[in-house]
Amino acid sequence: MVVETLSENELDRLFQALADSTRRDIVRRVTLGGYSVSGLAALYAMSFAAVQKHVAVLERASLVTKEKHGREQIVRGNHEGLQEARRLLDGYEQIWRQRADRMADILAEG
Amino acid sequence: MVVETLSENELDRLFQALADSTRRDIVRRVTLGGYSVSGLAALYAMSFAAVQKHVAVLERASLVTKEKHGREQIVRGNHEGLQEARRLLDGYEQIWRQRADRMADILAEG
DNA sequence: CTAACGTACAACCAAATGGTTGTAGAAACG
DNA sequence: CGTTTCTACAACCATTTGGTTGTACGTTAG
Repeated sequence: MVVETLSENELDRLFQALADSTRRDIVRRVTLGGYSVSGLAALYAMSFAAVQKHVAVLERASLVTKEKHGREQIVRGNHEGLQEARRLLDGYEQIWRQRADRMADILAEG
Repeated sequence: MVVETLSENELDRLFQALADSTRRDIVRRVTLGGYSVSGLAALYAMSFAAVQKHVAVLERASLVTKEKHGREQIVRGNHEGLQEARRLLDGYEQIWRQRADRMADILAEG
């Protein structure tokens, strides 16, 4: 498995992209199956251009990919992006665990 | 264990809070051990007030807690907040897995 | 060919963000 | 006591964000 660590800027974009409920909903939907941009746009109470921008944000964050298919652009979930986010949070979790372990050691010594 | 699901707004705040490298660094540091606000401020090339705002953002996102101790305010990592974020991403992961399983089924049927 | 559809992108706007400086209060120190 | 330290918060500023409308262009349908 290729484990490339993301730059801080890439992480910024990743979490920034997830920090909007419409975009999280898009991620959920396109992970289950491909949607055209206009297909997505039909789902939300906002303009086509607004949804288009949300998709662009997700694409820049590597959470989603677009694939041209005729005159449509099919949006699909990108597993890699999500895994990166999970990986970072798992890292925090480990830091926490190590800290808890040290606490236990200290209590045991005391 | 108390598993309360966060509202969309709370998730917005959570991921928004993680979408800044300074704040991610603060989370890492205060998870390893408590820091006063000025102790944190000393670590970054920005004003005390700026760091104070970052801590406030993290606090509103439940990623960090503050505890008054004399004239200092000790900042500590809040495990619950991080777990919520991980939980959501794990949810996406499961959606992906289910999709992959269905794909495998379809291929097997074919 | 012409009309409709799907997309891209620019221009604009209000609100939020990330930073600054300055002021003020509460706690500790000499 | 007076002074320093730590914190909080307001006011301000530039940039980004999330939305809008309008225009333009390639692709499909009739």
